[in-house]
Amino acid sequence: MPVSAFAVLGLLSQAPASGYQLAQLVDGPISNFWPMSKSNVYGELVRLEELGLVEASDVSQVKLPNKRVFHLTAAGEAALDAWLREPTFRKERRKNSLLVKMLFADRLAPEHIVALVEAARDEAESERARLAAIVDALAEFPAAQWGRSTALFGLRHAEATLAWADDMRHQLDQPVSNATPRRHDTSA
Amino acid sequence: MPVSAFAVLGLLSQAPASGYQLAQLVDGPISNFWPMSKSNVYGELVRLEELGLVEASDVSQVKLPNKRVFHLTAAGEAALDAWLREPTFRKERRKNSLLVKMLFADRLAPEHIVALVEAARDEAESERARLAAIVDALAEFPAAQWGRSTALFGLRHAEATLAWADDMRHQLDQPVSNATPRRHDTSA
DNA sequence: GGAAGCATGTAAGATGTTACATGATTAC
DNA sequence: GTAATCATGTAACATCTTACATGCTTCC
Repeated sequence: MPVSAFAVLGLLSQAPASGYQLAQLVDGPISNFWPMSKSNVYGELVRLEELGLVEASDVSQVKLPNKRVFHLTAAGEAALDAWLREPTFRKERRKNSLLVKMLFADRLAPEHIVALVEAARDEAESERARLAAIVDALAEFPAAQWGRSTALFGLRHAEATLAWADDMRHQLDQPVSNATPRRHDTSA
Repeated sequence: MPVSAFAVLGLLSQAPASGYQLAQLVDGPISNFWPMSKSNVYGELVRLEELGLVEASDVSQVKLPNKRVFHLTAAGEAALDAWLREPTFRKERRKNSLLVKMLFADRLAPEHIVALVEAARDEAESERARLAAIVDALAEFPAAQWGRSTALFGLRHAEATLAWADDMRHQLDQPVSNATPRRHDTSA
């Protein structure tokens, strides 16, 4: 089962919800580290229902369309908890196209490399500010401690990108000395 | 075009290569931030050839199977450079199942949360050591400066995960005071 | 004789996205 | 009247993965 399935289980464990409500919930805090589309949510619900991990109750509404409100079954709770307990996330290789660009940066004029680094810096800085505010605001709500910890993770990593951007600035300021020995100086 | 296509273009820009050779190259440094499978490589080569961004030369070999060695066309070089110059990588949302688990950590016994954090810490520490060695080793090779910068990025982020794990240790050491005021104290 | 390396791919499926389709009610 | 919200989905496509298939040569 994909992580997305467990993400849906996790959200439903906090409160029963319809597909529509879930589709809104996945745009909440969880979207910071596990983005999902609406179709994806509906798809996972079909899977989870077939597996007996969730069940739906039909809820009739007068002025609004009826809806199916999903809740975890005992099997669903067990599956969620079993997954949460596994400390296995190693295989998740992060993809980062900024670094692909950096790897081939010797094709670029210095000004373009600078632009790349500055764009990364700008984005990291606004992330840092956004997450610092969240971490700060949640500090006084003990019930939000785990949500806060995910924001803190993002904050630390935004800081890491800023630190790296500063490293790069220094490296770009004092361009590599061409006098350093190489094995073959074929080019130039 | 997916980033994978540009990754292949980038590798070919450094030296012409056969599909087989590329399939080995993608397991090199680039796999740290853009993992690709062998089939993926062959698939991208088909696409790039159809688009006229790469061309193949048939190379006959005596004791080994013949091969098709790919190289960039002028259009391929232009496409690669145009992509490298764009400072657009924002949309790339990082997925992180560790954080999904943390978000629902209130379902876990403290010992399991500790295990999760420690597993993340251990992995980050070995990443840190591995990347620090690379960053160090490449320092004396100016030609490797951009490859080094990608390792440095990884290093800074490994350090960030370690810093976060320490944050979490402190948080777990002194569990949240239940006395802090809440709006409704429905539970407990 | 068997494993490992060289070399090229196909086929099936998992995962996920965007856009499309429908239809009622409510707020402006 | 028109846009937004509630509500549920489908269809087509993009991306990528794993496993399978083939066949020759070299090394042990």
